[in-house]
Amino acid sequence: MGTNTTWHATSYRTHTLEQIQSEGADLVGTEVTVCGFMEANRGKGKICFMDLRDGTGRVQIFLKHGGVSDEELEAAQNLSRESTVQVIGEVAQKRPPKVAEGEPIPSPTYEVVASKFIVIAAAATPLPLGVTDTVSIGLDTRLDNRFLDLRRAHVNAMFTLRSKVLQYGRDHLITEGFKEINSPKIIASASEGGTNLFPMMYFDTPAFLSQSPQLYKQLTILGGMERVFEIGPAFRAENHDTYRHLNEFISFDIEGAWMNDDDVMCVQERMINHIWQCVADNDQDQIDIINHYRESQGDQPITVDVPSLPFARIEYCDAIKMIQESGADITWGDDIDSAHCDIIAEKYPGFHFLPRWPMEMKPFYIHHIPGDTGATGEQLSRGFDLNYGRDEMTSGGQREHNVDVLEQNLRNKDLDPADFSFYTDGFRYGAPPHAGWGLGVARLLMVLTGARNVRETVLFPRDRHRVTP
RNA sequence: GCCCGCGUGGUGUAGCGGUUAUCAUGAGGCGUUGUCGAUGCCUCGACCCGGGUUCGAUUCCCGGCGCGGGCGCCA
Repeated sequence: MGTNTTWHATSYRTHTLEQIQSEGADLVGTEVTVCGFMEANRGKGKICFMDLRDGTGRVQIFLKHGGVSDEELEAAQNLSRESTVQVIGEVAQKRPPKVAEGEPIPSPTYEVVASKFIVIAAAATPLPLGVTDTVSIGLDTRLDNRFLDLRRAHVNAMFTLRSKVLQYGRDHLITEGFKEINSPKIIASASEGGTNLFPMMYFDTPAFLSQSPQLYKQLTILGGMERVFEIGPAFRAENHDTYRHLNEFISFDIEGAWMNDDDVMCVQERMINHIWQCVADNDQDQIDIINHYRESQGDQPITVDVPSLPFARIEYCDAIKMIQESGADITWGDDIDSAHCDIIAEKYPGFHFLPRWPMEMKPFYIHHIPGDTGATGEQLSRGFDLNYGRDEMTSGGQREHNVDVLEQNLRNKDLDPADFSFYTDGFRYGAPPHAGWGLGVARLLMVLTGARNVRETVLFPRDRHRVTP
């Protein structure tokens, strides 16, 4: 956990379990009160050992005949796994475990010798999934019982890392002058067209759940906010059913004035570089926990390789050429699908940008420079993607700030400018050139942690088949 | 939505036209033990649903439901 965290005593405990270990040498002989989940208990008769776990660490509790009442000892010995308990006792140095001949003697650890033992809430048996069991568990079973799944060390580490990634990303953007905003999630009309929206009733008015903060973050730039970011939900009523799609996801968005697509690509690579560097510097303990689990499953360990700057940039025209040269069937104007991404990723492992997509393929709000054309003479845009392997992380670009062009772009997409007046009106009174991007947080976490399904990196994922828990 | 595969104790699996349905983990009991992947002995617990073929279906066929993988689309 964070090195700067101050764990104040609470009504239920004087110390966290991590404190018992890290401050153990000074605490020996001191009476403490600790709480936690009972991970395992050993021993019958006159003694009982208990592995206690809280959100910070683990400590062994030692109960013995005479040290606690007979009733307390029996309760401890008969307690079911994952029950919550409160223990009052003295910190003591643990007797070292037996080690094989020639093995190094481990550094001292600490335990609590109980004088009082209280069961707070007993766990029912059997558990729907074993928190410490080595058997693998199906994703569906895990998600149905996420409250228990989260108690597993590597799952907990995953979401600890997720919190860190958001924190480091946020910290970095603030150093570059970005301000955090919140845009509405209940909207009257589609923000981009294209994807399907979830309809809802807003009192007596039909409305939708927002698919993107796009138009609203642009309005804040028109409002002189200079640089903004938002970390918030986006909703898409698409029938996709893959390892990387959800119908509700957290989008990490930025928008900045007086910037073009190249400028915000630089912001993005600096931010990702910062996140990776911070994780490498501060959170190797969480990576180790994940690797410990991966090892038990026969998976290769993950390493936090800080990506160097700048990331590769492969313009759309060059990407098409590269794919064609590899023998795949693609023509200028086609989308670059997953199999094509594999071809690019072979030459560019790691993060890489794909800038300068055909204007035809990009949304109406993307900027283009007239006459900036591609291999076939078609108009290029200032839109880009960021990919890693076969997965798209980001979509972004410079935005159109000329209201006449913007309205023409709408008409070109068979959209009626009148439907977007709440947005286009913002461009009639002076508009700075601006650019931005949206990053899929769960997908970024997949790259960092080696997860093969976004559902691993989302607490309570929402897909076509799941709205609970 | 399309293509492919799979549904066996609480969890994860093996297997088969007639079995006492395998193993691990777990749960319950007794014993031993400053244990720490505790340990020894005993016990408990399962073939997704509906229809069909068959003397007999958990096994084969059809349908449903659920899950996993791939694709499209996207972040």
